[in-house]
Amino acid sequence: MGRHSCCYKQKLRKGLWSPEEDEKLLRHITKYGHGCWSSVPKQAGLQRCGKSCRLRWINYLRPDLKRGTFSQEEENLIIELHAVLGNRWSQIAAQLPGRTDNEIKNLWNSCLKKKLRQRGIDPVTHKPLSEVENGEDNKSQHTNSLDMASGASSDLNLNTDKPGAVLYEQRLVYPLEMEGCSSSMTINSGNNLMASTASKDLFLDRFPCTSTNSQPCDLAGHFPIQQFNYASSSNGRLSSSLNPTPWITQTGKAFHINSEFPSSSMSSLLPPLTSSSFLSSPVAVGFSPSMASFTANNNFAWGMADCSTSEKEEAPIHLMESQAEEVKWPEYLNNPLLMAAALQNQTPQSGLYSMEIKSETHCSADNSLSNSMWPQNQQQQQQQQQQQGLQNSDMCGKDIQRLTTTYGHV
DNA sequence: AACGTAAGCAACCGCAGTGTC
DNA sequence: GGACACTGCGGTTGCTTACGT
Repeated sequence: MGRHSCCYKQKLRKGLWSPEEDEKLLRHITKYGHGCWSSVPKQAGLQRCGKSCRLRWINYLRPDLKRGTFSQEEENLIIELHAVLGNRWSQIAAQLPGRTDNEIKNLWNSCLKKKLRQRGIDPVTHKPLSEVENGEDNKSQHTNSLDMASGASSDLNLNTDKPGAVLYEQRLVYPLEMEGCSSSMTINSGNNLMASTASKDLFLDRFPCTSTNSQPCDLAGHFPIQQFNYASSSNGRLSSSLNPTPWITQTGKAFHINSEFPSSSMSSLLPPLTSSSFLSSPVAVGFSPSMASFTANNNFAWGMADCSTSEKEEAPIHLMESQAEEVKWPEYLNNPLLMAAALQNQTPQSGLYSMEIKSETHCSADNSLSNSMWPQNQQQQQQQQQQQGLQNSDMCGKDIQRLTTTYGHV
């Protein structure tokens, strides 16, 4: 590993972070937010470059991270998302609350690729290895035909309103390990995304076609969960303007979790939208409970330290009137053990993802929630900071900014 | 016990996108 | 419009640990 040029010039530290450095960074960001990363190390008293601080925070210190081994459902989801998104780890990570792109990338490279190969699936193309080995000619031929069908565009096109524009093709059914699962999302080489009819409804709801002229909210009342638009990036990267944003139905329409796409499939770790748990405000979608708690909980101030008042006011935290019956914030806030247990075992059915955010006061009232999810030393630090009266810092995270950008005023 | 290898993890590098001046 | 700084992302590398011989 080389050294950053900036690190070299300033003789900054590199390599593993010491607990003391972690504490400094954590304390600084907790108190002031990160603001401009380049200024963080100086302000925090660290001999690191801002880039290194950012990485450390994102991949390790962020309190909403879910540490530990990946569940089978998470692994399956990663495989499916990888089939759709390729090596867009940040996009994949966006669908797995509490997981970092780095973590997922490591898992993929060290574990999942091997697993797929063992199952006879090429981890790059997600096609059967035998087919990959045999069919280079077929592949190019096939791709060409798809390009023609899709108007020679690599855009994701699932618009059923346009006859002939939809590409559905059964290419590969993942041998998912969960019982009863027959997920049938299919992927072809290249950037053409297809979904089999079995998962079509789900997929259309999950990933409403951006087509060529997508709007942030379509006429059917969907919000974007993910705007796929491969054509927008010539080098295969997604433009940052296409940050993952959740699609939910504006009217409370549930995602189609059809019988052929059960819990272990792609939907498994995404927010379930049942009529009882659905939030008319998009704010809760895309937030894990922990994230939501920290976002609403003023104990932490990561994010833009200089969030303006107007941004705060415009942040679409329009808290829902009571609709979710299954889970109530106060129940979890008042019972950190319950919350911790729920987080450990969270499933779509748990309703946690769509847990309503009743009010900011609810979320800030109880510190035990966040404490329950922290390593011991971090809990202690946090308690100390709380004792020092560290409260009510700005909590305009970028998620909120993103939501604001996407939806404007709600 | 010593050594070699594989696996997993954490961090760095380089590039691209974006915003600001 | 160009230069620069900042940020985010994906690829890659190096270290540590576990495991096998």
